[in-house]
Amino acid sequence: MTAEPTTRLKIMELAQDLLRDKGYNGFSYKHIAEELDVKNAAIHYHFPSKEDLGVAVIARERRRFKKWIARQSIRELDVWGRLDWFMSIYEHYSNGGTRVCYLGVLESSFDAIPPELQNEARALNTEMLDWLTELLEEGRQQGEFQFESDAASKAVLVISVAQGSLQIARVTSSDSFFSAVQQVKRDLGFQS
Amino acid sequence: MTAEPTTRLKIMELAQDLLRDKGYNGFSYKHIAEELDVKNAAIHYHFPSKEDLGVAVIARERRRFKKWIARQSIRELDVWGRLDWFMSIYEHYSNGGTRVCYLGVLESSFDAIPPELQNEARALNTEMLDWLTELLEEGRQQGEFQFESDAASKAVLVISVAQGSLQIARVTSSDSFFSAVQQVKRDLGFQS
DNA sequence: GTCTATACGCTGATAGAC
DNA sequence: GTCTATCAGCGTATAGAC
Repeated sequence: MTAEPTTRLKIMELAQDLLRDKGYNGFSYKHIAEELDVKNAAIHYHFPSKEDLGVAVIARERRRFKKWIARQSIRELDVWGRLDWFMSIYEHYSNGGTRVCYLGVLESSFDAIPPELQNEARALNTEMLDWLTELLEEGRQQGEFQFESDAASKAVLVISVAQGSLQIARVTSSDSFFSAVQQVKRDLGFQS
Repeated sequence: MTAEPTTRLKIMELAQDLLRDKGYNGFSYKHIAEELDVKNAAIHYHFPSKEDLGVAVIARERRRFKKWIARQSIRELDVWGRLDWFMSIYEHYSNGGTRVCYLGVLESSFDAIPPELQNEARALNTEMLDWLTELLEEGRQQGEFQFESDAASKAVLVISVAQGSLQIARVTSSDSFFSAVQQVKRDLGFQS
């Protein structure tokens, strides 16, 4: 676990942004090279193939998510606090309405991304869904959340809303994301 | 309004499928040419640029939507029936869990699609949102739908759920879409 | 309306010098 | 770790014959 060199990090950072703005097939090594003022070949040194780069970006996000949910400061929050934290991930993704979440992007062009990237997307999706399912179940047992369906279905619903409203916000430049989050919370029984 | 020649139609049909499977930047004229066993140039005859093709596909979908909502058989449905009809559009999009909806696809790579296609996507989004907003408002006034937010926000929520759950269904190969639709209906006050 | 032929920049990618 | 040089193939697109 040595400190990663700056160029490698910069590439990943930019690739992450480009992925959310343009989709996997919407950006190229040339875009990255020009923006970072390095040569095409330098990127290939760090990430031999574009698939490697894509996988690295999503795999890092998976590691981050795992680290976050293991953190004491998250675990000690009550169920509403954890729900808010989860939604804040999407809010952070959104970048003020200009960006959407990775999963929606990758899922939307699923048949046009490399196999390993498909696997990463699937894995991140599953991990987020599983965590949220557990949270919803716990909240219901505590009497904090009210819903009728099974927790897994509710988790899909909540993530769908976050993902979808972010996408809609992008073209309508409205605050649809925040309004959607509020509605989800109210639906779960939040008293404002 | 003459009958469109078959090749032109076939191209649009295939482009529509490819768009939903792979995204706008995930397919090429070559894909279409090989699949339809015509030459690259033949496609350029019908659609001089790829942007033209993309716009044609979405513009047709806009026309269809307009025609549908103007149809007597739709207009005479009660509000629940119209909601079901609206959701069935997404169900039809889904193609049994393998496909997602245009709007999510285009929104997810919004910065990497041509300007005119951005405009079409925005327009279709607005038209669907407006129609659904009116429906929700009407249903509430009739006492059929129960919700607290303004109808426009609720419309965003409903479309977000449809769009998002279709995307999730694609990678989890679950029936998340149907479960999501059920939850939305229950949320609006549907008694099963 | 469809074809052949062709243009030409961009794409992801490699070899080898520094 | 980054560079120059170079690659083959793909991308969209056009001109002109049939």
